[in-house]
Amino acid sequence: MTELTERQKFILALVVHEYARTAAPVGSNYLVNQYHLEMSSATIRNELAFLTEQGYLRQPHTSAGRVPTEEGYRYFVSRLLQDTTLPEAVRHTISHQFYQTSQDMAEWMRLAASVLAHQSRAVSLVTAPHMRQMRFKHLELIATRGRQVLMVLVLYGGEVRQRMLTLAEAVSQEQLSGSAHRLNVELADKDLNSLAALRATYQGLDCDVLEWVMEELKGASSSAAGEVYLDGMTNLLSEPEFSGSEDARRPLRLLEERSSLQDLLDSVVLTNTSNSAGVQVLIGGEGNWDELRQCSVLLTRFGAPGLATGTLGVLGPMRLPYGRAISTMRFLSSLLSDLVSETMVDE
Amino acid sequence: MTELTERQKFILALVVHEYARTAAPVGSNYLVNQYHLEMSSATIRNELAFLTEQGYLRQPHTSAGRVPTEEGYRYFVSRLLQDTTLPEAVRHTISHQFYQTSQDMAEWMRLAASVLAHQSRAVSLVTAPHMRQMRFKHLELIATRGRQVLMVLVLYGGEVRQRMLTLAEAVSQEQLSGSAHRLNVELADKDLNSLAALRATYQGLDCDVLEWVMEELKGASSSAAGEVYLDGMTNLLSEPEFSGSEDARRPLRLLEERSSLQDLLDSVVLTNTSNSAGVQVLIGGEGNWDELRQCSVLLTRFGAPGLATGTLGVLGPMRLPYGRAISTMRFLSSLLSDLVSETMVDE
DNA sequence: TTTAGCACTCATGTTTGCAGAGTGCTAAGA
DNA sequence: TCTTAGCACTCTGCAAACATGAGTGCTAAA
Repeated sequence: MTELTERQKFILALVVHEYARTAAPVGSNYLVNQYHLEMSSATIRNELAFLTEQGYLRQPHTSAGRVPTEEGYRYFVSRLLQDTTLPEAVRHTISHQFYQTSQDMAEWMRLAASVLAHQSRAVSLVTAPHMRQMRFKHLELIATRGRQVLMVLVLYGGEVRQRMLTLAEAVSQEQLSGSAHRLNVELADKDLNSLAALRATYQGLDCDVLEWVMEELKGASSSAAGEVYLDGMTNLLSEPEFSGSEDARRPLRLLEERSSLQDLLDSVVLTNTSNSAGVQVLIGGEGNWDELRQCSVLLTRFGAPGLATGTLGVLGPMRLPYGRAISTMRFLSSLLSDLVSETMVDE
Repeated sequence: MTELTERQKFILALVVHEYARTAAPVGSNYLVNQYHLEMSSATIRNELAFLTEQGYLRQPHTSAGRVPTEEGYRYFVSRLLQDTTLPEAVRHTISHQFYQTSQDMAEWMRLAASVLAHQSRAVSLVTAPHMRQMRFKHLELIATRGRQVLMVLVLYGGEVRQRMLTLAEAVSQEQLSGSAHRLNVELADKDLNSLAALRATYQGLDCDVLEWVMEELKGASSSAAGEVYLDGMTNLLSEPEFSGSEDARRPLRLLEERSSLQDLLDSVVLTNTSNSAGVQVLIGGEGNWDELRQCSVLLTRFGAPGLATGTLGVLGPMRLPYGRAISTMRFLSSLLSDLVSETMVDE
């Protein structure tokens, strides 16, 4: 595969742009007129023919314009997409919105999803950051009716988990508070392994509660925990590639299946794909995702690397506005990372 | 408007059923063959003509079959829909699923949404029950970095709210615990009004925290609080009424706008519409919802009436499987009511 | 009151033809 | 060697013309 000339790169970029905008195959004459190019359509035709031969473009049929292939998009993303930054005004507006909402993680995630969906004109996926290694911070046990007890568990990082427990026998609030107090003193700052080591130390109520704490900790540290914030579904519906057959809507079905969605989000970093400075780009499912054969997915992480990270994602047709989507993701990622680290419970 | 004969009711019901199944105008011959009726198609035609004249049916065009009108659906729901109950086997399966999941409200809501979406083949909407009158139960203050403090507020009813506070100046964990302890003792069981009355009693840190507690209580009691669990969006996409023009997808857009969605759910009980034993039926937006002109919405509440209630909803095309959807809602409502009251924090 | 028969209507599907967009190729010009 | 004007060719999209058939309303007889 020979290196492309500057002009060929330029034309490839134009085709990608134009196709993203119009969703219609782009022809040589059209390009010349639209961009007032300094060359004739015949020249463009020659270059288009070359790019087609190289596998970056294809023709839906003999006398149609060109459409980028998967390879074309990959080339575009990895080599032609210059590092665009969001305009200052946009950046300002976005961060303003974030600082205006209450300091609530769920609210931030919703806002991030909304902004990302708007900017990318596709579906956005956001998961709240969560700690890689969960550590116990504080426990609260609250008696309710009969043998039911509400357990509120605060973890380092500010995550709060609640759960209803059913005890073997009714226990008074005093006993519960006592148990909680003992455990709070002795479990503080411990991680799952350390807790497991301590298990033998306890008996009776304390032991049961410790079991539940560990269970909850385990649940919290599994990546499937936590909600996925979705926005912009309707963006996809207006796109022609999703209004066709039943088959065309498989990506949308994927979004409704929590488990598949989680798998997809988990594939960040694992898969090593076209990487555009921190943002991973999966084009056409990359062989692993049959449902996404027609789609592109952008993924990136935010938060404190290695400590507590969340995910930002975009799912849309292959003719995504990559530039804008990626720069928005980068910006949101750093913005959220700041917000999160500011409000994170100290070590 | 004259009373319909039994046969006319029967035929109207058949048309509603058949149209719900096939989404195609139903004709006289088709009905006779499909249901092996003991009369000729001409007889059916006469009845169809009558029902059309009465406004219960209409013809898309001269030589097409009949389609129910809004009035037709209303008549069907309010007078022809016999009280169907979900088959025992289905009921068993569903409740089994509920008792298998962890006793976690969010998990239950998700499951309810999933079940309801499946059964109704439409979009389901579920909101967690929340107390009408919020009452303070327990408060926890946890120091984090600098002047940031995590406040965990437990309310009667088992609702837990968390929020990050920014204090005027850094305060030690001891001071925070002291403040929390004082407030816990004195605020226990108080509602928003009682708290407001106590405000003057406090000063310094305690006073600030009380302010925040009140703010949070206020937020919690507004109906906009809490998430809306959605499921089954893709069900709608396969329906022909939503695959047409951009306009046909307005109901789907509605689902992405939190505020409109909330308004819709809030309209339970307020609007007095075709009411099928506890389940409200809004057909064609009932004049208030322009976006829903082509849709039907079913709404019902569950939980402890007057104390803590959540909402179950279904949104779909007018040709909803009303029988199944409504009986599923009734069943889920009573199931969830039981679950909720079992695990609710005592009075 | 029911129903067979019939004329009528109108959406749907198919064929046909045409205009237009876009191509590749060739040969002339820079 | 690269560019470009010119041209023949291909294929889609669209519209008109036409046949098909589903479904109706009406009438008249059972």
